Amino acid sequence: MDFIVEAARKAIQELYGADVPADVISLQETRKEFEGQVTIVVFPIVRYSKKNPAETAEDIGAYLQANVPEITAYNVVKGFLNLVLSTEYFLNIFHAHTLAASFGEIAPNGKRVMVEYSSPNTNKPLHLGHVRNNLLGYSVAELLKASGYDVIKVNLVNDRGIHICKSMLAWQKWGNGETPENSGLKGDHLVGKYYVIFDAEYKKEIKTLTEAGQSEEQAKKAAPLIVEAQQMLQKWEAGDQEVISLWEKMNGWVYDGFGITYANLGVDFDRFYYESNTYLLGKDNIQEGLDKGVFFKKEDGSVWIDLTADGLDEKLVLRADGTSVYITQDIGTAQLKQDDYQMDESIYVVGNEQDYHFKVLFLILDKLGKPWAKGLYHLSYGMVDLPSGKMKSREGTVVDADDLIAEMIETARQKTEELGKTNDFPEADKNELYRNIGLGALKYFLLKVEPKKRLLFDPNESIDFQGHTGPFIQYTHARIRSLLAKAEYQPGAELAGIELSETELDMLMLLSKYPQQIVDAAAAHSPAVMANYLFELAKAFNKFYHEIPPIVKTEAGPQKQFRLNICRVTGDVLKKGMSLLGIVVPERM
RNA sequence: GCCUCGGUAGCUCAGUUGGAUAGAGCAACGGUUUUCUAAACCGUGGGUCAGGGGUUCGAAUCCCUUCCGGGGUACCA
Repeated sequence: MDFIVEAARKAIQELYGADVPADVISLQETRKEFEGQVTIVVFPIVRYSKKNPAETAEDIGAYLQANVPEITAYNVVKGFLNLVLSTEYFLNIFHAHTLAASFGEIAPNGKRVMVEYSSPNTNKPLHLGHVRNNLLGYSVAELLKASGYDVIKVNLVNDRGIHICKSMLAWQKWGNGETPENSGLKGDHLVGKYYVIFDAEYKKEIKTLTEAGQSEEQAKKAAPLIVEAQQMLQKWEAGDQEVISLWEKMNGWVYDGFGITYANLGVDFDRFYYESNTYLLGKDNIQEGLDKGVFFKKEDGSVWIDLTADGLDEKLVLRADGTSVYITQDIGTAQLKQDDYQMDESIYVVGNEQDYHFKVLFLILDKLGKPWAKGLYHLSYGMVDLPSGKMKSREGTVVDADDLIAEMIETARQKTEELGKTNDFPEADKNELYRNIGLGALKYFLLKVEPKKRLLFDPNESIDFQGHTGPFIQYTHARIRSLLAKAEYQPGAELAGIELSETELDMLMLLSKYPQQIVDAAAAHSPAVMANYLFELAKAFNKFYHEIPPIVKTEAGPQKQFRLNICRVTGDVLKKGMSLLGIVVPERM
């Protein structure tokens, strides 16, 4: 639409003798209730024309109609100049761009970006909050890839620490040699079970101690179980063979379990980092910061950074005993990742509870003089809440990822069979279809919401399959594929003699927006942008589908071919767009 | 207390660099199938954009302020 901006500037130049910057010409889509497709808001121009808005709009409208062939008519409503573009203009774009095989492909931009997501703890299975993280991370990575980046997906696994030792200790004490094999339990669930047992036993001990007269705080520190877990952690850090091999065994179970969940969610990674390898990193950077005068040492030997000038607080970066805190490792790990991949940008997909942490981390790296610090971005997303509030694993109010996936697939099976649409499908196809629909509903439900907003999930209300949902878009795609097959669609197009209905024009305009939607969604780190666009497109298509006479029975000719082309491109865009959300669209459903 | 993110229809959510009478879906009610898949389409009702003030020709959008909710503010991660 740049040509309209340029033409309008020229109009102002010739009519009023003013050379205005491009941003004075504010274009927007014409609202449905008025005639035209593009609207110029004339208010900002009035100061140059020295006339009232209506007269200014009239002047410019007349000029544009006379001098720009694509503009065939105009009308003025208040301060808005609505422009009517020619049918040929839209058809030309459709033929030259939208119909091309390369439509929606964006050239590489030569930049590399890392997306770190998932980053689970290895002491319990994944829940709905992790699902949101995984889907967001995966989708943002796909969107960046599609918009021209070289993308590296990374998973930084939190595989060590006191929480891991808790599961290990409980298993050692009460496990009786239980394994995934002999219990039939998925590995991550088995380990999670012992984490819960630890917590229950620990609480009992605290209760006993407080009843014996100790304060809550004392009891929490003195309980034999926690003491033992801490000893185990020390042994782990010392490389104790027995502890290490138990740790390896149990983490192995968890990885097997996570692998299944990841495969079910359809997410993947190019590189795994493990905190057991990175937790000692960062101390060099602390020294570097001391040398540069960015950090300072207190009398007790602890190292701090003063961020009060930036509106934050003083922040500890190394304990008095010389051991690391969370941010110490993160400084070191950021350096490691940068050394490994030399990326231009690095995105951390982490919940908004860590907003402050990342603000501090990025600020520190910047103060350390890391040139790549500007490219760091915290993709902060809101928590998934239940109607009762936050999910709490200790209170058993978590929505388990594996359970939820299974339920969604089961619901998809029931709904599909009620509709009786798959009676003639082979069994294997049915199962694949139910998976795709169930996961499509789940993924779309989670991704259509703007990441930074918190998300409400009611386990008692099943996720919809109708309306603004994944299955709606999947259905639209399946219907298109079926239609193209019945019509024996062949590529090819003619420009001449085509008439455009209002809905067809809507389709052309919507379709042409697709490449820009990829870029916008990637730049905003927001799969929701893409999700909402695809819904709008599918909705418009269904309207189009209902309005036109049955294509299959229409006689051959340019108009029929034109409509089939709309179908084909819409199907392609829905398929490609949904794949950027990690959603598979079926050929039939 | 301080910092930060939210608050839009009964519910779940869109709303672009500030633009026209704030839009969808669900739920409710009514209609559409001898026509390519009715997981669809068409229609009806439903709003103090949390409240107040300000900037502007124009504010859901920007600024100030109050209220409500989430998160953070650890020598936890």
